Amino acid sequence: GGGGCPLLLRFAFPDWAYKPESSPGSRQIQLWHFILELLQKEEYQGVIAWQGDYGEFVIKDPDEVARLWGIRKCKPHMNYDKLSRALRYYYNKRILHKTKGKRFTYKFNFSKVVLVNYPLLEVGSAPFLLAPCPGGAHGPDCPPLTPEVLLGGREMGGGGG
DNA sequence: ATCGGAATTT
DNA sequence: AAATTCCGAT
Repeated sequence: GGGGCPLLLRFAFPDWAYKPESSPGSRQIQLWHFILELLQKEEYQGVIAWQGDYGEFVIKDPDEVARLWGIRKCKPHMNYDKLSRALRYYYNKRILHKTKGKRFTYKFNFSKVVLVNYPLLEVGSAPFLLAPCPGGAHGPDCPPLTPEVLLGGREMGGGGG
């Protein structure tokens, strides 16, 4: 099954990043997942990279990031104006905020350094993959890599509450 | 460049 | 619900 969109990209990311598009309340990969994917890969250092404070990153080539995002979502008319609008929707969700005074610079609201030794992730240049798990990547104290863990126990989808 | 409302799409 | 499209204001 599945739509006919891009099959070119399969990153080492866990299942929650790829919920089936047809299931209720689910969608394709979210923009902030995609941003993390790019940040994780050294080949995109010239396009987007960690820079400055912890969790802070700069979009060095806005047009290129928008182009890549457009490819992923099959939106050939994607541009930075539209991509950045989607990023701004993350402000109220507390996923991102803008670093004021720094051009094209945003910051993830990571609450803690909790991402550790995850077997599916290339550690690479990500500054939040630092603390080792007490019992190793599969130990009892090593949290699973979920959006809640990533952003600090926040519920990502609405629902009752 | 950055922001955020509004309508629309998915 | 998340994103896309469009756009006036700062």
